[in-house]
Amino acid sequence: MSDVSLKHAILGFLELEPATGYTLQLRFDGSVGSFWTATQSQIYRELHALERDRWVEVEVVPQEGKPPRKIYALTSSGRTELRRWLAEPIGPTRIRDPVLLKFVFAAELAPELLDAMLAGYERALEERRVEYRERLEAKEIFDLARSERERELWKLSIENGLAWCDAQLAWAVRARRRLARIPLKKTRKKGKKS
Amino acid sequence: MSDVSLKHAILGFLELEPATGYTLQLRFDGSVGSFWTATQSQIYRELHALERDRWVEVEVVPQEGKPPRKIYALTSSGRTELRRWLAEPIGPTRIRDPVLLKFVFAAELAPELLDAMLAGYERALEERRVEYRERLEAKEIFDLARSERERELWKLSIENGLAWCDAQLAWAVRARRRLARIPLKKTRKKGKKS
DNA sequence: GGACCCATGTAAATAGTTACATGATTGC
DNA sequence: GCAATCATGTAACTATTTACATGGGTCC
Repeated sequence: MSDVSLKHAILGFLELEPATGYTLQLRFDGSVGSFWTATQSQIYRELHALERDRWVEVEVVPQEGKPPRKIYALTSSGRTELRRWLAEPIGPTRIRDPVLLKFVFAAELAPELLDAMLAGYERALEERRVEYRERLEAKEIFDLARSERERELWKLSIENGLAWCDAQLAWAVRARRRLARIPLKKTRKKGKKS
Repeated sequence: MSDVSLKHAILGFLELEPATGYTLQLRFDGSVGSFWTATQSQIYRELHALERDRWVEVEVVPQEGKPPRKIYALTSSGRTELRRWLAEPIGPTRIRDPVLLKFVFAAELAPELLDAMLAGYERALEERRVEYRERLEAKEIFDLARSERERELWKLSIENGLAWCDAQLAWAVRARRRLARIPLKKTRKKGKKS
């Protein structure tokens, strides 16, 4: 029960206001999407688990024709659990980055291919930076905030993503420069020894 | 079959030299550990799967008393698969960071607690930076490299981790400063309206 | 005698992704 | 008529973590 973040993220959103699984999904995509994602299957599964554990409770609002809206809200023990989780200390994340994994094994790849891959990586990072910048400007996200402090936290979380992009971009540029500098030995698979 | 990185990381290590599950684990911890981890359960399971798919083959070296060493090596189709994976383009990773998740929900947390948490985060990041720096100096990692180019790739991968630490540290410092600046409203849960 | 290294694994739980299935309403 | 939005979910698979189990050898 140490970190288990998805459960607690849901509790966190429900503290802001009660919501359905569907709107929770929109929250994930729209606000914490830059550093945490969740699919609907996950959200519905976790909501059921949270209900079983009495951390949330559900109010079913029937609708004609449509499936009923199930509005989930925090219970008091859910609120307690959220606070407990928030106060828990946390160490830096072990990042898990397939880009770097591919990179370390890329020695055998043709230099032009690797360079092109890094160039593509740069382009993708730039696009993502734009996306994050737009998110910083997006009023509708910050409207939910209940205080200046909360708004600042949300901004900072997006700025973190921006800082990540910048760091990665700078790294990619440096990597390309350094790799370009290395003299290429002609590969002679079956040549004689010098 | 698009990315599935663990399988390919194992193929990548085995291309450097044949190895047992145990030594693969040491490689993971010792060289790519800063951006990819694997537990022994995962490694042994994947080795079995790779063997089933004929991407690796095993030579069993019996030992007296001890369990036999199972030395895994790439097959030629494994080598082909590794090359295919390497040449595949890749987009930037979706980072998934519990630290930030906690951070966005921390508005209700007492300001001193949040500040202390960020201070702790800074300390942990500094420790990790030292760890990465040591890794950059570690000869035994780079001895396996087969070329100047490969050595450079490995260095750059560690430098990426270092850059991440630096970016996170700078962010944490900024976050604390910005949060300290916000005037605190006294919370009056049951006070009368002004 | 106990801890750590080498070396193998299994079991079970949790977390995450992808694909499928239903069905009304609204806008192009 | 088709796609998107609102709203629910299930099934199957893949990935990851944690804990357990075995057993000799070496070092303090």
